[in-house]
Amino acid sequence: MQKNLIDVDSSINSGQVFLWKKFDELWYGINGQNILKIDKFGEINSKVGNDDDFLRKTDNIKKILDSISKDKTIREAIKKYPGLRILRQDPFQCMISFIVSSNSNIQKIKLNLENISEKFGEKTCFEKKNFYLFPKPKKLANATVKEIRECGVGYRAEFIKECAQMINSKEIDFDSLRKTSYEQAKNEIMKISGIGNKVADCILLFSLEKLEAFPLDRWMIRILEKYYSNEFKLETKTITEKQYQIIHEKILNHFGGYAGYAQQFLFKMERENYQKRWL
DNA sequence: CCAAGGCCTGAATG
DNA sequence: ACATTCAGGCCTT
Repeated sequence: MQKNLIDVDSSINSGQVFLWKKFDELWYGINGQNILKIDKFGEINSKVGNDDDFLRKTDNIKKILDSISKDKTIREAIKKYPGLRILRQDPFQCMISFIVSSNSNIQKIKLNLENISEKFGEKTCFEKKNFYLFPKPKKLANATVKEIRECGVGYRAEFIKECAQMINSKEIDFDSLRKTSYEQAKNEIMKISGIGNKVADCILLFSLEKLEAFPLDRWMIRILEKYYSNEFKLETKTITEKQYQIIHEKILNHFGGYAGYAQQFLFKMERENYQKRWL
């Protein structure tokens, strides 16, 4: 069955990760303090000898896809990109990535994150190529806002520093966030300024094992209006906190506990329809 | 509880 | 050329 094969290209090019490059048919990427190399069959080599199941091969993908296949639109999206997967990212890198992403675009996010890695991350060699690891929390916690700002992140520099401090001090702890519920984890990370509803959901879905998270960005709102105008109608012009929660509840009722996977398929399909550039 | 405005920045639009 | 808008939001008023 084709359906169980992982489509590495599609998965990396779906707005989840930013520090990835392709050399000949191989993808190289930064994941926290690790470097990963993935071939087109989904075989991974890593610098530290462990990839933490980056491609989520242990997920029962057949069961998941089956469970979210609730309507024609999502079934079409899955059919189009059957090998698309959620990637299990390093939480700190993921957190900073999506703080940087707000009010921005993929090209710029990528540039900003590369700058951050080069400036604050450790230079390292993997398979005769040079990389910069993602900086550790402590490094960014101790950096000045000015230094961070020089990476081109603008007003987000203060958010980044504050976030790094909270992670470094263990005021917010990834291991406990992984164990606790979606709601509780979301409340916790939204204490960090720069992390609102959408950014929080990205972090939870991509790095903290909360597959019911369903990030609602401009694109997803457009998608819902276009394909799901009957079931998920917006009550207000702007997405307020309250509205966000109401929609998410409806989404969960519709797609179930793996709604985050559904989000990824819908997002990928629509972005490709509009031929948006990825990495 | 909702609406409006401001915010770094670079590319795209007029 | 130069001004304005916009891009995968968030925070404050």
